[in-house]
Amino acid sequence: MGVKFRDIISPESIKFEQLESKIVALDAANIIYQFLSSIRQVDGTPLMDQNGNITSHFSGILYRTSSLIEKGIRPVYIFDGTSDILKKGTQDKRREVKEESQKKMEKALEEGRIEDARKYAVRTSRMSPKIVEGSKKLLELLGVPYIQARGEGEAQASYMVENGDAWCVGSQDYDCILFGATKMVRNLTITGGKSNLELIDLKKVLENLGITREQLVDIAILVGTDFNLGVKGIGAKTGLKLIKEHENIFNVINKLDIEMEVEPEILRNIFLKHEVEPDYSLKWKSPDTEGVVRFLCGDHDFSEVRVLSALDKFKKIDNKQKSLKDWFG
DNA sequence: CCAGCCGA
DNA sequence: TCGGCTGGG
Repeated sequence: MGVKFRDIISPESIKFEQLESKIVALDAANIIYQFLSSIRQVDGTPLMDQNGNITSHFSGILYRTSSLIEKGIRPVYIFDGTSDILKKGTQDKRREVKEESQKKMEKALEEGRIEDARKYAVRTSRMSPKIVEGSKKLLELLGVPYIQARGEGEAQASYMVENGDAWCVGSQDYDCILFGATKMVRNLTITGGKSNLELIDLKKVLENLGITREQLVDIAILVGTDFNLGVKGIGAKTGLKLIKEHENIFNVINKLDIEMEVEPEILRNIFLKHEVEPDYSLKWKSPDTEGVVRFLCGDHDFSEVRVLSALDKFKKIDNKQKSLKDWFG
């Protein structure tokens, strides 16, 4: 989901060349969820191996990672640790929606309404522990580093950017700038050579809006985040206006006599004082070709020709890159 | 979502 | 050579 900030943030359009040789911290949950919901057949069925295991995310990770590496980008995937207790509320609601969508999908499928079936199927996507474990296994075989966050993956990724260990966070959700990522990119996809890359620079965003990060967080709390519903009737634009007018969320609440379902101070702390994993290392290795083939083709029925040609993209860098030590430890 | 093919 | 479409597992 993420905070709905589109109305107050104008991203810069950039090209892939500007990401060359840069480290991009990818929000694994965000990216894998995208794969699970979009890599599907016409009727909405995800890709599966003969044993019925979902494989959409493997396809996504393989092709996305190889394309990024081919473009000279160094990806690192950041996985969520334990999520905040407050998030459980929104998670429960999502589970309900998913269960309902599952029923609607089955009915649509029975009645031959293919487009409807797909529509509902997309909403059933879930990040099970099995999906997470499989994704980590594949990344290990590909020689691409991943980091296990203590809390929110986006918070960890943002910390790494703030710390100078990564150039930007790659995610669709604006939440990373709340967590303090100085730079984030959206639409990190590569369809048909065309791209629609968006760069969001936190410093510029704050300058343009004429506010501080604390105030940006306050706006988010009014609008609604993954941790609270927000105030009915307040969107990004109204939120911005109110916070600029009254300086902070406490004044807004007092002046407008608003009741918050969660203490703003608690929400502020989630974004401003979160726990991170300070001990991590980033190392890219050559992919274990045999291992990848055994895993994807042997265990999960991928075509060997396709897998090998994706792995070829890792080698191109191998030849192009002068200082291999930067790349492969 | 991405790769590969096909027709213009 | 490129946009559109299909199949991938």
